[in-house]
Amino acid sequence: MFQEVRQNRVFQEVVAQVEEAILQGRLKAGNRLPAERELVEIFKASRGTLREALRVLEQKGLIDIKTGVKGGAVVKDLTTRQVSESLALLIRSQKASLRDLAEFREGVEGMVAALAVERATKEDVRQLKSLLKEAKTHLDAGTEGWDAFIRVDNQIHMALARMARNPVYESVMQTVYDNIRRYFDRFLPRQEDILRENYQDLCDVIEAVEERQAEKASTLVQGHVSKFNRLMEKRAEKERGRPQKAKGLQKKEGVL
Amino acid sequence: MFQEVRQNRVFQEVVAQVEEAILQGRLKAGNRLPAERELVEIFKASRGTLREALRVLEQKGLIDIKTGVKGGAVVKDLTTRQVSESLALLIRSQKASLRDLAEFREGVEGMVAALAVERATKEDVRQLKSLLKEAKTHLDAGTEGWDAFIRVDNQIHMALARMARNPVYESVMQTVYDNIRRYFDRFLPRQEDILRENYQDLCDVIEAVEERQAEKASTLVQGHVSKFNRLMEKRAEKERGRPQKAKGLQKKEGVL
DNA sequence: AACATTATAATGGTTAGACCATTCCCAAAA
DNA sequence: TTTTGGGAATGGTCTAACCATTATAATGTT
Repeated sequence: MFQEVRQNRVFQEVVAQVEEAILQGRLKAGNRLPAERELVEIFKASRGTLREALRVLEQKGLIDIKTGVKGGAVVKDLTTRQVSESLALLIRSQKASLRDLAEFREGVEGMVAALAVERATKEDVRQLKSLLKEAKTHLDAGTEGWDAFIRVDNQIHMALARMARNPVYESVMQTVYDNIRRYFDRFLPRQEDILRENYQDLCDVIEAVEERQAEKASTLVQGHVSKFNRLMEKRAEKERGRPQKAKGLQKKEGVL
Repeated sequence: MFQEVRQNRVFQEVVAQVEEAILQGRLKAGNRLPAERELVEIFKASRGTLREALRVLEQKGLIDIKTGVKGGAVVKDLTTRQVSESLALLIRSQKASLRDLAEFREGVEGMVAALAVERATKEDVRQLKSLLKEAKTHLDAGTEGWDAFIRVDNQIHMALARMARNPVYESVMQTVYDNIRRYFDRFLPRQEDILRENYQDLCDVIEAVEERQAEKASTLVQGHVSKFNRLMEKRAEKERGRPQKAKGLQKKEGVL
């Protein structure tokens, strides 16, 4: 229900501000950050703390640091960065949209389903059915169970990824899910008719897995994901048409 | 040809040693690292430097840090980690093999090819042909041009990814390539007959793109990648049969 | 004048020691 | 038995200094 609140350490605040400036484009690729000793005065933090923040930004692939005069921290270009370190950066910098992520997910899940059909054991199928049963329970529990249903729905998708017996697919899918939940959670459809349709889709998919019909499972999953994506996009569009209130005013004192 | 050498900073050495211990399994999930003030004595580095190292490890998702007595840095479980932060971790911890990575690549490139066919402009096709021409030049230059040919080959694959017009696919493919080059470069086939066959494959693929045959392009690319993967695996197997000399003896003084 | 060498200053990298903030645990008090 | 309050271990932050690297300017050499 709620997100854990983590006590913000000073260096995290610094990281957040610089990151925000970069993602908003106030700091562009090639721009140099002020020298450490200047940042100390700007942020009113000690040099050690500042340096911890710079380490994090460096590790995130947002800046490069060089020594010597004319050295310092320069903002890296997104294409230069180890982007896939986290899809989150792509999304937050708006270089990847919900549509992009959804298209990718559709493709990956299709392949995962085909592999899962080939490699799932009987025990795996039993597990899938058990999850399906759990989903049904939540579904019949009414409004209260919807979020639980969505969780189990995700678990089923991830279970299929495990059954593909390829950790690369598994971790890629996990990342995609994390990012969808993180950035697009508010677009998740929460209506009984839609959830019931979702459930029926899952039943069909698992049946195809049990019958070892790779092609069919793949197609079904793609359809399922695709339908889901269209719904989310529709909601996203609605929000764009009626945008939320701005969260705060832009600072007027330069990028930092 | 060569890797850029970066002057090792002290905190990087600390990061490297702890990371190595974790990836080798000498430090397991749940294990607690010594307190900062103890690490200072172990590594003979200042606390500030140590803390920079801990920041990096934290950002990499390798450790969690808590305050208070019984707090400290705890090694996280791989499944808990934001694994896809970098496939490198998966590979280095041997939770993903060359085969896994190759299988994933095959699937992704197949989808990329299909999308590229749908979305490539005439200018894109021109660019592909230009790259093809460059590849041919390097190929005809003899042994010296082989590495250059392999580079252009990669460029063609990445160009297709760009033409798919989806930054998620693009960055995922970039990551896959980075990791193949980083960990499996020595298995890349470097023989004239193989490279020429590669070249012919690429010609066929680009022809399919020009003719807007998505299905055909997809199949061709998958075949191309698959063939390539089989070659690499054969080489990897040969190495396993005749393993390299051990690089050094295990330290005897505990995990750190 | 052209080139090589050296000094200077700006920048990140490292160290040392102190104090603050959080948390667990146990002993004393109710 | 429960509550309360300290003590100690641990991470978080700060200050102030010095070291290492590098671009540029000043100086010397041919």
